Amino acid sequence: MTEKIRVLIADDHAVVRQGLRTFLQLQEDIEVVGEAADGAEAVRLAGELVPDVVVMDLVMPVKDGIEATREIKTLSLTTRVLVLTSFADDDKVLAAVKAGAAGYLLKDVQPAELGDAIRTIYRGEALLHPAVAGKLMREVAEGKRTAADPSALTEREMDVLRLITKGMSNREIALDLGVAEKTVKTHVSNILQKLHLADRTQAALYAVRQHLVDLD
Amino acid sequence: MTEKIRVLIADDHAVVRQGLRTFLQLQEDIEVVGEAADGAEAVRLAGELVPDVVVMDLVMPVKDGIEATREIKTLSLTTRVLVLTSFADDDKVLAAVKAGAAGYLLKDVQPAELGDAIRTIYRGEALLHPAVAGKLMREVAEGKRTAADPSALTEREMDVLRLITKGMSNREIALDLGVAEKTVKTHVSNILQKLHLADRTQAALYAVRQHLVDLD
DNA sequence: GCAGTCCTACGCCGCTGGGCCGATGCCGGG
DNA sequence: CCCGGCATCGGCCCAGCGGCGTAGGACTGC
Repeated sequence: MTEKIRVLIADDHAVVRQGLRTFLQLQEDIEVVGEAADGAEAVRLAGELVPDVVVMDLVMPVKDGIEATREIKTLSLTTRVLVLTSFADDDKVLAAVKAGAAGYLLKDVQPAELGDAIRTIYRGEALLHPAVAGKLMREVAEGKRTAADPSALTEREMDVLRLITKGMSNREIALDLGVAEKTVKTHVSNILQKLHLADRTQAALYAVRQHLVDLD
Repeated sequence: MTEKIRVLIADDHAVVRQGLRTFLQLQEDIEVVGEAADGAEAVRLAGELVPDVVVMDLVMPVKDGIEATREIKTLSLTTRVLVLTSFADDDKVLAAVKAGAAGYLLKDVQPAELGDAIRTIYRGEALLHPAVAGKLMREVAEGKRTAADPSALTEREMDVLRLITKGMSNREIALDLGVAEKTVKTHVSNILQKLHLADRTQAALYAVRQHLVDLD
């Protein structure tokens, strides 16, 4: 080999970053050129360092992995993003692929596989975790009739959704946001329509499962 | 030092295990004696290996970290459990401490701190992540007036709660269970009263956060 | 300037959700 | 044998929820 594969690690957990760095450094053809603790930092460092591969967690503060991936792909088309996360949600996979991720692995992969995955991605091949590949196929085959897309929510709607996941009523949300209860109801209706859900309980569960909100 | 601190790692993500092991091995006074990928395996290995410290994730398949901690403490009182997880839920911290955990760290700790934490735990001192220490204090100071106890729910009530977390309405739940809608409403009322909650949305969120149900 | 989007807000209305009181049958413990 | 918990339902009530239609003001892009 002539040049090492330059890798940027983006994960909000220092322990995970440390583990990935330590392990990847053991690979002779891989060089870790940087670490980012949130999505915004990942985008910034990707612009500076122009790595070959970004190993990206999806759940991160400031800016999530999906958005970070999207922005990185606008900065450099040659930089490939390998999503490494804990969740196999259909929508997350689809969103990640749409955003331009070249690979999607679950954190239960054997560390040895990770090295192979990075090399695969580097060669320009796509790569999907077996457990999510099937889901994606079905998704595409079904023509995405369940095209619920959280990114379609406006900021205000996200505010309302977050408060719904706190178990608050429309009135409480209205007080909290300083608007009329009717306004909140309008937002809630729009949320339910956009996500194809029946009521606020389903919305709360959807938000939690899709990790659109924190579990605190 | 005379003897190395014998550590058992319990986490369902191979990447995290690998990272922790690699890092901890670099500490001269620490020896990783085993890895477990789920709660049940953690309990079994803790019984076999009798480690000094178990680094335990809370979210694991088969048996969660709380239950595993409880069982390990019944096996060996000298084995100390250090909970290392992503969540700072008040209830989780409290539950972990009640189960016998000697320490509670969030995964955002610096790796270097982790070594110190293990040594602290080993010396028999308690250790709480700053972000959760305050919460726990408040919890205790308030005399746990929110003494909501999920174990107080009857089997049937758990059935109903599970279906609520599927986003089902009372009518749908009634059809599913083959009972009258009124019966379901009675169960729901009892659930809300026992858990000190206001409505089904809060109940659904409570169940998910307490991991009384799966996040499938 | 004008179309499009978003946030704001109103009224009307039907259905759901949950509280309160009461009732029945079953079953296990004292 | 009786008491208490549990599961099952009934009626009654009404506040909250969510759909539908409408609409003005702010801001953006063309």
